[in-house]
Amino acid sequence: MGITKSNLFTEEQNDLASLAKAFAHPARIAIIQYLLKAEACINGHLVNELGLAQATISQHLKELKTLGIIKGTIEGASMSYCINPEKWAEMQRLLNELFDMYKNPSGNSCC
Amino acid sequence: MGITKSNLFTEEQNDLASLAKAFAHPARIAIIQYLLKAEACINGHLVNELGLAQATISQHLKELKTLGIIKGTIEGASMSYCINPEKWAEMQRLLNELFDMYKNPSGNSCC
DNA sequence: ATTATATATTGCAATATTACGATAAACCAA
DNA sequence: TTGGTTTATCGTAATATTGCAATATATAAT
Repeated sequence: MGITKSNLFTEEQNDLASLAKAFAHPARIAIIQYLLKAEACINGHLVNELGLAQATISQHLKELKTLGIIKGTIEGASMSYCINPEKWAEMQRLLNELFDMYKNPSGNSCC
Repeated sequence: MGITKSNLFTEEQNDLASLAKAFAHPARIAIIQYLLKAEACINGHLVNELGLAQATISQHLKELKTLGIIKGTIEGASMSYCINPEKWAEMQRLLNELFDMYKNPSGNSCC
């Protein structure tokens, strides 16, 4: 089918899965890393940086923006994108919450 | 096209994207959360837990296993799956490395 | 006004993912 | 051996994602 049965899962599980999709493509990882490093962050730089077409990068930026991970403001004719600190912190919290659920199996290792 | 241009990105970026795909579906999140909580961890329990067909769950388990996030051993007629501690720690490290790249923009907030 | 530059959107083709029924394989019990 | 249980795999259908050319839109410069 190709359609995810979201109704079977909790809102938290669906949300986390959506956010993880931001990281689930190397271009988006690269975009995020660039924005994390950059002082200024103008869209056009990304087209030169990555080897993808302008339309493709614009599409990835839109996805990240829709998820709330980045935000952009108009800077004359170009766009200025940057990380959204609040969402960034939320993602870190949600993921570390998951990571911290793991307790090392002291006696009862099942495999 | 639908094909990711992996050659444009670093190995680290491609690896991180692959690992993030493990989290990019609510069923896999649910499976991971179940294994994190469970003492014993038998495949069949998951079919009762989630509302998906057995074949579908088996497929998600295979993906997680291929990524190295879980490992399974044969337990009689059934399978015993659990989190792979090494990979789990690696994922946490890689993601926190990314999260920690963010420095709050003191003076030069661009948007 | 015209041209150049920068980004977004549209339309489309190709590949990937999700889901499940049917079936196979492997084990256990009687 | 036969039948029941459990998990994996195959085949297939439907939806999602990726990528880009073409085009639209908006600002800046001359």
